[in-house]
Amino acid sequence: MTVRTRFAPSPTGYLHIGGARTALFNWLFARRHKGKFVLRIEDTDVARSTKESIQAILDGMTWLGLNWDEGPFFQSQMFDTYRSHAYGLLEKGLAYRCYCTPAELEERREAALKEGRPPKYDGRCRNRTDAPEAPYAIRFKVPPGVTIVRDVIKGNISFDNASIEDLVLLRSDGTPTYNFCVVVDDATMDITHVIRGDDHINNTPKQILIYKALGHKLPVFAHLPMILGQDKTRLSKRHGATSVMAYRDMGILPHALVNYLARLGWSHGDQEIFSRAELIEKFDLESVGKSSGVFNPEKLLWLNQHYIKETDPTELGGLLLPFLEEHGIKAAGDQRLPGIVTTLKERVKTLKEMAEGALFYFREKIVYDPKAAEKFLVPPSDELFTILIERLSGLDEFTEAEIERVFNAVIEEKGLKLGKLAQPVRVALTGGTVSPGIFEMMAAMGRDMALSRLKSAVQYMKSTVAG
RNA sequence: GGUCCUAUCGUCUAGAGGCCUAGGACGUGGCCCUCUCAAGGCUAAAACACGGGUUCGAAUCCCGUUAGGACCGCCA
Repeated sequence: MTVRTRFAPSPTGYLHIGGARTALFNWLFARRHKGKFVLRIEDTDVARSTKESIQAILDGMTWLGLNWDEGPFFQSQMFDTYRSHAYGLLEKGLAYRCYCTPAELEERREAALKEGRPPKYDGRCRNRTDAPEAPYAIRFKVPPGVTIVRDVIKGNISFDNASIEDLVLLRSDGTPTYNFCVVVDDATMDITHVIRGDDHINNTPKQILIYKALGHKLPVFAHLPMILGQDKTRLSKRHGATSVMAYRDMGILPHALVNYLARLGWSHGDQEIFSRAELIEKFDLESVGKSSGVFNPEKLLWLNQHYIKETDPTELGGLLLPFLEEHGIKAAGDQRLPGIVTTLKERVKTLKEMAEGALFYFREKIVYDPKAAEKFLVPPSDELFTILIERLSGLDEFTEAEIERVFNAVIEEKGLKLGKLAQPVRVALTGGTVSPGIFEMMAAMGRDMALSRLKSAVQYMKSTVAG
């Protein structure tokens, strides 16, 4: 039997971190077992579902590289199927018509709550024999007994059926409800492994009962622990960015997020870094933890930095383009890009940071940080720069090694420590005191820019001394 | 209120009764390297929620307590 998993989001918002991890684990499990990964959109709540959300979810999954083999299927297009299954159960006596109105139910619920009773449907329409000319919902007739959920992550969990109410399958307007659609779909789509958040555990016995009523074989259930925010409550907007796309916009690499999410709730010994292939090879439900975990952005950043260092400079240059664009810089054809990226990739945590660090390579004119200029763009830097300009102009090859030789020669002749020369040059070339190493940086920016900036600095010093 | 889940450093986790003086990673402190900032190397502090059992022996098994969390709709 081939493994079939599914991700079934409801399109009422963006793809968030929790959903992404659920999708990832389903995808990983399907890939691991050479099975199929199905995408199903649970849009039975027509009022809350939006086209934008559907697109956002698809975009998020695509960005993460979680490709699906079948779908997306839409529950809103399968209402007839649910309806016929509901009436099938009705005919078999496994469900019944309920004529209670929502208003009545609400009233009774409040009364029950007030008296401290569980707000459960009392089953008053269960044995009704009359059939009034009135709208009705179809309710499932929960049988007596005990239902055991066999969960590969949590173990066996047993529920007394008495605690489960006769849930509505079909609303009085004819639309199906969540718990019913899920079962009909998972059954008809031959889903073998239902991997989802553990907030669904309490729904599972209901669903198992429906599976049985429908005469379908049960899938394997695996309930993943929740992802929490720093304060240990369910991750939400107030914990900062929770949408997957927000991380893309921050300059997080998709695989960094994938690696991070995989390790949140799952582990493989002490290993932290996993390639996509390794994840597929090593992922297993048995090593998924039982307890919920706190989302830690710092660790994500660390992983991102790791993957930035690992990524090929040319590829990284391409990924950086949109972030430079945000600063009004169009660097698409710039041959220096891979070199520039190389000077930056060891010192940033995100692509956004990298773009910010790269600005000085592209600006027409740089602006000196006042404090830096005051401290470093002063004599004898003007003389030293003049010497540098002359020697650098004479270089056959403007490479990191050649530039370093020039610098070493100059400091030796003048009896200086490298820092005494490097810092002023850094200010002259970048405007500030923090940058990549000067030799690699000069090579990356190119001779023309390096020399013109040194000359500007000399001019600047002349003018300040004169003034 | 009812049902259910969970509990190892601040955080993610390893740990399947003796390999545990509890390991790794992020973060934090220190040192080294060094042209700035990083990166890198070394290093330090830091945890088995509590109480009872079971056992020769418990982080690991059982029970209870406590604390978190989820769910209880004609939402999904």
